[in-house]
Amino acid sequence: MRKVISDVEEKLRTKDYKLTSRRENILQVLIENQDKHLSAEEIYYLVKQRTPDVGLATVYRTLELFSDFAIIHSIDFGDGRKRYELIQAEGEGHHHHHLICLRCGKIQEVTEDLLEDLERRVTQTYNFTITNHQLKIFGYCKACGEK
Amino acid sequence: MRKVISDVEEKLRTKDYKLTSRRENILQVLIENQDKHLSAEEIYYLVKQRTPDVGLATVYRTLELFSDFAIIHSIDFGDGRKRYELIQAEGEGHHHHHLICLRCGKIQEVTEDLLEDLERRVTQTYNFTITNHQLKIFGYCKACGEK
DNA sequence: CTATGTGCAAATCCTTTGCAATCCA
DNA sequence: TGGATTGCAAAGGATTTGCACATAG
Repeated sequence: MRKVISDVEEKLRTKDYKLTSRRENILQVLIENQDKHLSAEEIYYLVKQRTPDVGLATVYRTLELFSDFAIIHSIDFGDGRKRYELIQAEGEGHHHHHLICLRCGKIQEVTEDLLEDLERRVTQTYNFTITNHQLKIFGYCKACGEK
Repeated sequence: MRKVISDVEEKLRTKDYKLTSRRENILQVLIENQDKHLSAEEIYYLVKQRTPDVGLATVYRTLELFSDFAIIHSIDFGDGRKRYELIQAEGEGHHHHHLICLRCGKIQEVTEDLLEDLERRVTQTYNFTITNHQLKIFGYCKACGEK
């Protein structure tokens, strides 16, 4: 956790941005809820619990800043708001996918990647330089599928 | 084209909805711009060219109706608005993926699917019943990558 | 001290909704 | 005729922005 925070601090400093205490609070919430896919407002409320005078605008501004620095990225699961995810350090489950249940809305992560073949093919066939990808799989989770 | 339209008409009729002339206009625009990933507002302007008294709300309502009937589906390319795509008839390029250029914003389609293996694995490992999937690949297109 | 960061409220953008008028079976 | 459909304007929800104040280096 401290490692992640100091890494972020360093990243920001390369372009003269500071890791202020506000930003650190937000980062902590992101770290503590890695698996939760929080929305801006959810992050706001969690930060507010420890620092009640934070503003929603700051949360949005910080999330944008973190996105610019590839510290987080946003995903849209189709519920009309962006959700945010920490980007893992290289080699630590870098890529993963999401299973989205159309009935109960639960989101499960698939940790294997399994797209290397496809990526290789795309790179060759389309001369496209891949930096990232995002796979959403829609359907019914175990619990809902059994009904 | 006529085939697609009458198919849609039939689909709607199964639940007592009509393919009104408004809805048909919107469907025509969707058919004529299959490859364009139009937003609601872009569709609205295109429909307005032939039928100037159409309302934006009708476009939204029709797009929702078409989504409910699995005639179209919406995708979010991260620009803050939904974009719509006709769903191809079974067996005709059903699944495809999108290459999104981070520099120029161009969106290219990859027509091969290549995810069967992964799907099989997900189905088995997670007991998840897949109905659909969506893969977005981010990076730089040929033109931008060469710069 | 100066530029950067922040809270608040207002503004903006996309989308949805209420309602009265219109249309079609 | 009666329920579905529509246009318009207003409402809604998420996000962004303007501005004056606070803060860090």
